Amino acid sequence: MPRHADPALPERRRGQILDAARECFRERGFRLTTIEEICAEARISPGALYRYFDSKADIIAAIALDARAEAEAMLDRVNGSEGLIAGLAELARVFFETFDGDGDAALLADIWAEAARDPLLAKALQQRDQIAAGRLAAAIERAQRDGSIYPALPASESAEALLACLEGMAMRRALRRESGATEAVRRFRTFALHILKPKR
Amino acid sequence: MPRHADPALPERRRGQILDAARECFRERGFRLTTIEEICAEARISPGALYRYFDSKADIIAAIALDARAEAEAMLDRVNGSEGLIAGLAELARVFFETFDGDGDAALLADIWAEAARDPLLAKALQQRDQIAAGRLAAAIERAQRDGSIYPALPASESAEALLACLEGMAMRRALRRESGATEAVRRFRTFALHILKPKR
DNA sequence: ACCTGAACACCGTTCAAGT
DNA sequence: ACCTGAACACCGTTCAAGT
Repeated sequence: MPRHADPALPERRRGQILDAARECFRERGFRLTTIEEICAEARISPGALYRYFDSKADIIAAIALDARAEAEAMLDRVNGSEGLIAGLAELARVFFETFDGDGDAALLADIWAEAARDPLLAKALQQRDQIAAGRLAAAIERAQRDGSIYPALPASESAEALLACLEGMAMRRALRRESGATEAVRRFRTFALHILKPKR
Repeated sequence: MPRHADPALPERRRGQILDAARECFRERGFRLTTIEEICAEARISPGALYRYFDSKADIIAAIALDARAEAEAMLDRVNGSEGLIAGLAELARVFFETFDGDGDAALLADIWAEAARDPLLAKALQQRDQIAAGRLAAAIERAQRDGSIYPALPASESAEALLACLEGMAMRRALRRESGATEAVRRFRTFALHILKPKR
């Protein structure tokens, strides 16, 4: 008898469920979507879902960590990009577009609300965030050594402020149901200019 | 027959329920506290509670609006205070202390998550926020005219960035379960300095 | 090994009955 | 007019039974 009929099945099922959940959360938010709806969307039974996830909260936790992994990848691109400011603007564009006023913005708030209550999720997100902030700080330091920006502020502090502003702006956009990222990107860019003070 | 045995009763009951709810939310968050727990804390029955609030969401909406009203009052003090930067630092201190890492920080996230889904709450908060941002912008403009800060950025844009950063930092503090506001206040202050560039 | 779906427990909300 | 608390509806989670 075969130990695993299909070794890739668990991963596939998880993806299937997460996709369905993301779709549902985007439409109705975490609180208002039911497990039954996720199951219908994923074409799976409740019993099967609970084989792959411990709870409803566990599902949004997985989504949150996925999103953070994407953010890290984005920051890698910032680090590799030509201009620091241009890279940051690009980061902001992707971030604002991902968490757009229409649907996903609420997802961001859901994630935070969940993290504020779930110490395990908070810790996991925090670790991811530390990595992200570290990469941004590294990019800033590099630019400072290049001499292309003004080295007044500690890099880690600048990175922290930039991320706080990015997330704060995303929240405020969500509240206003803003969509269309270009104006917000411009604002974030001028903001970054004032924090980082590029020399030319 | 008396029309109202006690005309002040409705307001008293609402306050009684809101106090109880705040206490419960602080301890276990919005999702995890039950109506029954709020009722026990407020010494009232479920039926009576629903006479004064339409739903559980309606309760957190009322709490959120109360908090915003407080924020407005704080901004008035900023506007009246001696130095703009000192006023902002004071604002940050109160804000960070109110939404501290221990308990109330999660409340902030709960409010946002609820607002992201409830258009009526979103609109109400947005109106309050517009007033707050307007007052901050007015304070900035005044300082610009005084000549005490550098008038490079449009005041409304600076106000927006400052509030976004303040809220973003509060969120990040909540994630890290930080308590003790002084370090965060210092960070926000340097940040404000770089945005506003006071001349002395 | 993996899945189904009925059953269970819990909680937001309502409402008939009381004062 | 205001309140009580039992009853209802709904939803997250479990588990016995199937393949």
